[in-house]
Amino acid sequence: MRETTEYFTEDMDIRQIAASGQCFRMQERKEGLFSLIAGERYLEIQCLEKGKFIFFCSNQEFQEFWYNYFDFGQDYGALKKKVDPKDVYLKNAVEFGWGIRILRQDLWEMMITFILSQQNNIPRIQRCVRLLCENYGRKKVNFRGEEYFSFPSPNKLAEADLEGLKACNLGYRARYIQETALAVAEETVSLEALKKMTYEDARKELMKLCGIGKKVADCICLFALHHVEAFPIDTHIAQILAAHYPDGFPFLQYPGFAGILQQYMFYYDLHGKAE
DNA sequence: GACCAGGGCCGGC
DNA sequence: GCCGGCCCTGGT
Repeated sequence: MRETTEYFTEDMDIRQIAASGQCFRMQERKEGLFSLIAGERYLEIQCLEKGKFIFFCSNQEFQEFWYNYFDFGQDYGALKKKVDPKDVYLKNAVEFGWGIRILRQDLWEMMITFILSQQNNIPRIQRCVRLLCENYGRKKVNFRGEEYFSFPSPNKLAEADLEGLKACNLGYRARYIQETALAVAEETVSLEALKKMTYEDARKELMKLCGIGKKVADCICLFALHHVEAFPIDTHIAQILAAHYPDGFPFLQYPGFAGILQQYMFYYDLHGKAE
């Protein structure tokens, strides 16, 4: 009998998270059943009814890894209540994407993934990541006996030639991936050091790498290092700011967690087009 | 089929 | 600091 772990939270919708553009290896296998590959791990989650989830892993693995991965230590309900009720746009965005959480994903994986994300669309980003894993990751087998591929290590990508990377459909980003992989493999930039830095220091350090500018650095800070004050400004957010916050976003009202609100706004802009 | 934009950044000025 | 250019794909 396969081990499972039940968890209850009203502040999570896996479908929304999968479509939120923060992770690109989560998909719905069938109605309410999601699979996810993170680093070396494979997980499935079943949503039984609103708020009730079955994790297909042992209680130990849940406690040791997935609890933190899904940021269950954070009360998103309390956070959402802090939204200024007079801010109608933000209120609507949070209501629409109520089940979004900020996952605590692997640093290296997010560095590569968000280098790929630039000037790119979500279906193609997913394909790029999948091809990178299939070509350079390790082949593994999930509990169903199906094969899947782990995310490739820095050394593995540092050894890759440009041709091989371009075959993963990366386009001009292939060079960025190669140079960043080399810098990390040679420890010009240290992943472990990055994990200990403040937001400002980590952002600055990340931007030394080829293919990482302000926006990508902020995504890495937000989705891997969990510096939730990071507020990535991409084309969508720039348009939202211009339309709804001509005097600037009220960062002072949301000290230290504006990045979480950014994610609701981004998702609302992508999927909430009621016009 | 054309054309635009996509979770932007690099390199040359 | 300011552009032009960039691989390729989805959407219109």
